[in-house]
Amino acid sequence: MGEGGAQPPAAGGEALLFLTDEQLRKGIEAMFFAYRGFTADPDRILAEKNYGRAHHRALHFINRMPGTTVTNLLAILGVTKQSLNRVLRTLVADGLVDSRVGRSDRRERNLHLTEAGRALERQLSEAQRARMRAAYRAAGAEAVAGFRQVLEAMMDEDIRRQYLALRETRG
Amino acid sequence: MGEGGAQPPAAGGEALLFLTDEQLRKGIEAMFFAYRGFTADPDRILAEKNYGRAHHRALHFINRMPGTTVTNLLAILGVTKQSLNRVLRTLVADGLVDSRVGRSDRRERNLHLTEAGRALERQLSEAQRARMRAAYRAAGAEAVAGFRQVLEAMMDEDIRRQYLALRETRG
DNA sequence: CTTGGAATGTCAACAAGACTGACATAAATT
DNA sequence: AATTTATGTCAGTCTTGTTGACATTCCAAG
Repeated sequence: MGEGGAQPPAAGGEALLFLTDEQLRKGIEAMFFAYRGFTADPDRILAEKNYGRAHHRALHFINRMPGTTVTNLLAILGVTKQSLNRVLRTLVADGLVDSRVGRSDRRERNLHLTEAGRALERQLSEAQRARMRAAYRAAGAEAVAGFRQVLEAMMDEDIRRQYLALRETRG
Repeated sequence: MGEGGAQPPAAGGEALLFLTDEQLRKGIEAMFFAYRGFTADPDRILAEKNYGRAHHRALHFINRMPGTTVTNLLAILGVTKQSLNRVLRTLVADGLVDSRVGRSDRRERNLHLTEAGRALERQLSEAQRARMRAAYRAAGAEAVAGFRQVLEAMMDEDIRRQYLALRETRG
């Protein structure tokens, strides 16, 4: 904290953007605490079923991109294949994910959720969306737009590209 | 995905708040990807020094609340005291944190950063603030306000209280 | 004063989930 | 035929979370 500039600049071009270290620190803390809330509800459901967040993430993105390959999932999740493989192995063994040899390239595995997989994904997602919905409603439409803008600006370049590509897949 | 309502409602009271499942899912993904960016810079610094995120969190909040006790830190970080203790032990051993027996209640330990601790905290914080600053600048002042509103609404009740209490400590 | 309970902090052992490195297999490409 | 790519697996390590057991300190009731 407290490198320099404790006083806000005299409201320049970008309309009242006071970026004191304190403002930034509060943003950091808000992000930390909010992320806890963000994961709390799915975490409870996952714990009952002896899964973890890693399983949730896999289910989410397989649902979002049906037929995706392991390599692609790896890039999006940003973990090692060993780590992802451990998760996928259990999901396939438990009948939540279907891993089919690729048609055009038989080295690839195309991943799909089974009916049971979709059911769990829906349960997890609904819990998380319920909180997000409540937060959005409480904050209002303009706040939501700002929320999304800041989050996008906070992503790494290559990740933002992935995110925007995903946005276009649907709605 | 896709429980119900694919179509936005006809713009009711809260001014154009379209809460389709798809909108919510995008918010969820934005949160996931942005959090990665949020932690990426400090993570790199920590890795060099053989520390982890848990150390960063401890340094952050000890800096923020000098003289705080272990129990208080526990409540804020939301981990078990054993888990926190492991982290504190290494920070104290490495001379980054000073743990003094409480004056009024000698069961308590009052935690402070040493000069070295402040230096590392500053380094980590500056990396994280730099990204936050860039994101804030890119998104603009109104977006920042919305960002904070949504994050606050996403926190658990008791955590939000802690967060707001922290806000008042400074600026 | 003493004793018992509550609060606080520490140590030990374990699990999840990340990592690296080495290696195997199969399929596609050159 | 040789090389590259995609996937999966085994083994070992690290961080960070967990529980359980335990020591110390404080405070209040007897």
